[in-house]
Amino acid sequence: MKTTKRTRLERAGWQVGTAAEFLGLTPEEQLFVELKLALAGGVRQLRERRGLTQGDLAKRLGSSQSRIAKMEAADASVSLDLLMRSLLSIGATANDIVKLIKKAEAGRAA
Amino acid sequence: MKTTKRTRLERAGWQVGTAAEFLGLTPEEQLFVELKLALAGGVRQLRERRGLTQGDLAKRLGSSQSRIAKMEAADASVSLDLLMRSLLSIGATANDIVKLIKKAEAGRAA
DNA sequence: GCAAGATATGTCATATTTGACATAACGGCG
DNA sequence: CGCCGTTATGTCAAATATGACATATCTTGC
Repeated sequence: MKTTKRTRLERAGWQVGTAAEFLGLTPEEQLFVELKLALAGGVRQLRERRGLTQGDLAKRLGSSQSRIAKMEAADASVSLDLLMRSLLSIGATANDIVKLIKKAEAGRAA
Repeated sequence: MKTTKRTRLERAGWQVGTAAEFLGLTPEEQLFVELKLALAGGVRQLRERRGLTQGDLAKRLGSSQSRIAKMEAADASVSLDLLMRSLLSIGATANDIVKLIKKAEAGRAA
């Protein structure tokens, strides 16, 4: 997207390029990215809500604090598998996950 | 679960141990397994509905027919990432995925 | 300001996942 | 039956994700 158009849209109150910053991503790729972002956010939210530190969660998962940090930062090096296993080990329900997916859907670039 | 109880339940019309055959899996692990199974089923269903062969889908994904076969068989060697990217590349919507998650939830062992 | 606990960032050897390939087993149809 | 398109299974080198570790950067209370 050109800067001028973005600026104009933002002036008009739009949120543009909500994270995906799409550089030639197909719609499916965008949704995939948004999904990972949403799940990452969900991990952080649920973890904090449970009063757990990254270290605590790492121990539960047999992982390490640094990996949890990367996960919550939606680092490219973390898989959906780890995100999902994290969510479940924190106690996320199927419904929690559904909510995150809907958030991802809503968050994909217009 | 003891065999006697299982038999009794099955006589009564219940489906017992729907796939997870839990050998000491925690509830979270069960749900994770069911999730992969449900997504695998979703891939097959949507692919067939679109009239695509495994080879066709493989080409779209830059993967191979054998990997698609393994994915649909929910082979242990396939990741959630690949399952999800497959679903999206077939054209699954967020809602389709939500449905699969709910199926996984319903399918987890009692 | 400075500890102390928590989180972030970077690197790396190891483990897992991957596509590719070969080949087998299906299925339908002539 | 034999053929052909499709799917299943096994193997493997290359690609990617992983936990561990070191260390830097936040936070928060004192």
